Amino acid sequence: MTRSVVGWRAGGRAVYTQIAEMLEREIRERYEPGQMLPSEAELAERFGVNRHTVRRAVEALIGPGLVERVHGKGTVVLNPAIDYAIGSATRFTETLHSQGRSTASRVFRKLVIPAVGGVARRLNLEDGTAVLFIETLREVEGQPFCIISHFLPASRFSEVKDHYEQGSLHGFLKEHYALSLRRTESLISAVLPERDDALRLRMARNAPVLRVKSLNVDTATGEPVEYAVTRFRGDAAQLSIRP
Amino acid sequence: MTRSVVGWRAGGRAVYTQIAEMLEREIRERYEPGQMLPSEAELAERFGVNRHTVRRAVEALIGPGLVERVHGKGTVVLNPAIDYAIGSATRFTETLHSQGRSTASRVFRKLVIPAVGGVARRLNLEDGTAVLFIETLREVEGQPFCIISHFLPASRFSEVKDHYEQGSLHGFLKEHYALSLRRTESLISAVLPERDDALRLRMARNAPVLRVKSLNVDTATGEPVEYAVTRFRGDAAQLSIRP
DNA sequence: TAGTGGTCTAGACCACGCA
DNA sequence: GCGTGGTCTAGACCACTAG
Repeated sequence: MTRSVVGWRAGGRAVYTQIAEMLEREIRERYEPGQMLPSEAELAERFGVNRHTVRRAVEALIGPGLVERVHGKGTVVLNPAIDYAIGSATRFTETLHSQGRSTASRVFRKLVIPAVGGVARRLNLEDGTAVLFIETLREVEGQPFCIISHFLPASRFSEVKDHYEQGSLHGFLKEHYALSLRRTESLISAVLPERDDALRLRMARNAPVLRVKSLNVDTATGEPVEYAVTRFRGDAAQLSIRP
Repeated sequence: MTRSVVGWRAGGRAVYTQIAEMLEREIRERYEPGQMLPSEAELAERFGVNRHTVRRAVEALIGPGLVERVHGKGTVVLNPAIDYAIGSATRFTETLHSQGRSTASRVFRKLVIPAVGGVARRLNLEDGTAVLFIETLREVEGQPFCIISHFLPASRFSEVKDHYEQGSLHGFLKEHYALSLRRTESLISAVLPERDDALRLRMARNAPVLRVKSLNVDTATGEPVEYAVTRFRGDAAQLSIRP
């Protein structure tokens, strides 16, 4: 029953692979995040293949996190600009020392939430105490590099909530509170990214993330001031530690 | 044409999911690494489903690295004892300080190879100079924890090649060469595991690994003595850094 | 209810590894 | 050449979402 329109078999490569590549190119060139792909039936007709074959092709785009299927709705484009090929050649080294003190970060979330679990414990607060929760995104050479979740006792830092918008958080604290911070603890681990982090970091969901949890205390009093969780793109970051 | 033997649909869950679970249980209980699964045709007949359905089930076991398909041969069991559920609750914290100095490591590879690239550069050797390449596996509470690749100048450490078998490499160096080592540099990154590492660490191939490259020099002379690359299971290890 | 993705069946042929 | 996995087609029905 094989009709195989013109030259599918030409390359000797699987049809679904070729379709996947065409779709990927189209998505990168013509789609914005959030847009819907044509339905599987439409794609099947357009490429002159069975619906199962386009399904297989679409599956190849799900792995790297390019699209996502939503049952009953359709296939939605996640992030056409994911850069697969940063590679270790262009890996940026981050000195643990300077981490969090950089200037090129942008705030994309700022809320007051109740402290729970590890956050409360590390900031030495009662469970449920209000903390200021700030999330910043940092880019390096135009590429997303890391996301930092900052937690600070809300009572003490109301001014941060109202006025900190970008730049270095530690710089802001120093300026407005005459605070000098000292890092007391860093915990480093390798994990897979949360969905939202993968999107913001423009990375695949099955690619690794380097996560650093760190606690900063007031140099003068020793009191905990900030707890931060940083997620670096695994393919872009490398931490350097020197004793 | 649906025959659906007895109660497949009972759970409301997909047939291929249920078959995948049954296969997984069987593999863990009755298979050794390297054994072949029955052919897809056999499995299809046994479960009373179409071959495509068992294929789908087997695909679910490929992702986590439980089995591997070999075109023309069959489906081979990789490592039935992979532990999916170590979770962060039982994450072990490794102090960067003690890393490599632990006692519970076992040598599984020991060769002399020519130094190239980063190895030669960091050990301050000419490209092509012979280096001793040792790989050790360390376990924590009976579970594989990390793999370390050690590189040492071969000319200086012939005795290591002949006599070091287990325990602490740094201890061995101290005993036999009266050497005391100092870590000068550590580079930490998050990556996906190499195939062999995944097998030895009994982990899924799509789960992250925490990789630490470190250089140790002779405390007395400052001469580079050992370059090491450590790969930790991401779900089991957490590095702790204290200034 | 119409349209979308999700699952399953049935059958065909291809590509690879091995004896 | 046989047996294995790899791909593709064809058609059916289910489950979910939204108007």
